[in-house]
Amino acid sequence: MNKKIAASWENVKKELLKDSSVYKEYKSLEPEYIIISQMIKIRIEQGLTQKELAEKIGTRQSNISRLESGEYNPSLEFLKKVAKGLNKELIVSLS
Amino acid sequence: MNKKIAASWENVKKELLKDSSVYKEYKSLEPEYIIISQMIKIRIEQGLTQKELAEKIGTRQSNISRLESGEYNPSLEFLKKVAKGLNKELIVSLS
DNA sequence: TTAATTTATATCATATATGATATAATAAAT
DNA sequence: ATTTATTATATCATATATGATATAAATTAA
Repeated sequence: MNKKIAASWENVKKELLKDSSVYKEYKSLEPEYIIISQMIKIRIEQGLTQKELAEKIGTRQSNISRLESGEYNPSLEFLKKVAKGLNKELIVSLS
Repeated sequence: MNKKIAASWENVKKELLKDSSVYKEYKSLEPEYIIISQMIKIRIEQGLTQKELAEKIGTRQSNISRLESGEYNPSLEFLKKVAKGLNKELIVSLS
């Protein structure tokens, strides 16, 4: 993943944690950041820690952190698993 | 990818080629099949061959075929590339 | 029917995603 | 301030995605 984008993504995540209402400002970002924003937001809303989410889908906390870091190119299957752990469905479409 | 699902997917693709109006019947399928349906549909609508699409995004015909086969777990980046080759944007979201 | 085009399948090499462990950094709680 | 909990980062092993080539199968054109 692009280092520069990932760097600015760090700020996005910070804001996300401070105040999740800033979320909508980032709608215009790349799809991977949008989906990750949503996932972080929903995880926090549901009061889940990375560790808890990880256990629900049979992986480890560090792997969730890696996903949420944005410096990553996840597969559809992995995103599906995480979505399921959040009791959501993954939607993928064009334009 | 699951072999059985992939097998029935073969039929979906057949129908898709015969009559793209059947497309909406498959909305209830898994996200990867939905996005692939869309991609095939749009590629055909735009009169592109797999080879042409492949060249637009710097890959090979066989790799496009593999993606369209459904027996595959593509990464977000790869889907983004293909979407771009179809002059579309990839949308990924939850529920 | 034959030739040409398009798509599917098999396979290999390489890059990278994923699972995992360990530990550092940060934040929260007491 | 000191634990305790949470998240981030580094790293390794392994599985798998991706690019590529070759070729078969299927479809279309002539």
